[in-house]
Amino acid sequence: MEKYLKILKKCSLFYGISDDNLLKMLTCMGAKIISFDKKYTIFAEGNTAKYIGIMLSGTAQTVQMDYFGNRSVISVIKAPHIFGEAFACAEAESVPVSVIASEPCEVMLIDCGHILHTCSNNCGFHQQLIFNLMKDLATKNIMFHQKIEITSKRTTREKLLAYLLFRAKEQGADSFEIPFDRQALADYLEVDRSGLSAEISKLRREGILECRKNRFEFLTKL
Amino acid sequence: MEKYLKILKKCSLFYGISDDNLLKMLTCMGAKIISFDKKYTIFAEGNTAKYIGIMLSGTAQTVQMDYFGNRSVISVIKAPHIFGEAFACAEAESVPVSVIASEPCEVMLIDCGHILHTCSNNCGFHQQLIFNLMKDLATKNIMFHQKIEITSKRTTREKLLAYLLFRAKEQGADSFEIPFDRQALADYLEVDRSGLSAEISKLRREGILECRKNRFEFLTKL
DNA sequence: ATAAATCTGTTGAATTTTCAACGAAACGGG
DNA sequence: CCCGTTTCGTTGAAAATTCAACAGATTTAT
Repeated sequence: MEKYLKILKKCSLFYGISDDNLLKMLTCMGAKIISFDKKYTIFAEGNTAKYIGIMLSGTAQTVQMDYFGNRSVISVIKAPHIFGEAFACAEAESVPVSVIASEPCEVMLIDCGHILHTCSNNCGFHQQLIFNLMKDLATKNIMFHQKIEITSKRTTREKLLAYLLFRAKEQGADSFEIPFDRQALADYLEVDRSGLSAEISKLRREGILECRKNRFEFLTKL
Repeated sequence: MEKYLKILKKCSLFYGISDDNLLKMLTCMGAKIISFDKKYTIFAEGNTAKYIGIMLSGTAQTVQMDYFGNRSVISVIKAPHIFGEAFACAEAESVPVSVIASEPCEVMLIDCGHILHTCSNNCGFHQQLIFNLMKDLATKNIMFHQKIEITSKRTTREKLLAYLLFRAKEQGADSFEIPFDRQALADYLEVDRSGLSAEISKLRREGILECRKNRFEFLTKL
């Protein structure tokens, strides 16, 4: 287990827990490490979600089948990401996705029940673990909610402005940076890249904002 | 406190906790009940998120200001909804929204720290409470994620089919119901209602699906 | 420093969405 | 059963998005 300490410590789930306690805790919770070859199924659709997964090495994909069996890749999982936590915590009776190794990988599996139900001695680091898991879910909630708010606007211009206004407010400054290049921003906003570029140019010509690469600046009140 | 028992028991946060334990627990956690007149601020933007709110009666709105001070209503809160839980659990240093009473209302406030840090006697119902809160966040995560997946499709047709395929799969049947009328479905999919109606008609003419009010049925493999 | 690769802005045509308006159908009371 | 109200489907015109293609700018590797 020790050889995985370095990667485990990068995992938000274990924030603020000392090496010693982490190792003790993993044993106490019966954490298992399993290796999967390429194409092997880590979590199978339709099962109940019992385990939280932690990717230690390699890569996997979240795969979804629709009603007619059309397959689509929802997300890519690399170390040190955790996965399956929402389904496990929601006690989903049947998860709608599979997680499949896209290259050989090592995964730590922890029974979610062992996380949620603190052991009888009510140890402080176990509380920290619950706290971390809760924070992880809550943070994702906020991010999802913000994305929905932004992408629910109907036009590219509105989406872009909504996004930039969030970032400006967040950084509390007239001039601010965004963590995306044009293509990534277009993907986030769910619009066409060229249309996005055109809209940025238009806002520039109108004197509303200025931009150089990832740095934007509002010039006027809307 | 007893007079609010009926409404509190409807709150998912307290699922599976007996009346006795619930009342004891609320006292133990220092839950406060506060009344707000119309237009009063329950949570103010910019503060740290310390409390989880439970609406006991009346109505409030989640309000957001953008960088330039333009105000928009994000959501409406009625009993027995809880609110602020994501910000509190994520330990947001500064919440980006205000919650403002839109009619006189009564709100229960619980310090989130008192929920997350179990009391020294490690009582079982406190674990249940943590469990419920986690489940609430996780369930919302799954719902948000699904909505993002559906609305990230680019055309009305794709959005509609993605949504219907989810519902069909969920109900495991050729014929299935949806919980929306046309306008609500259009809002969920973030498309125009008339365009949605047109698309449904088109799918009908193409022999792909049949529908009568809220009941849909796929006729062919895509 | 140069070449290759990637990113970005522009354009115009084709497709799609939105918007407004209207009538038919469904619903709920009285 | 009739009437008022809401929901639903249709239509055509206006607006916006997507798509493909390309050239200039920027970055990376050698």
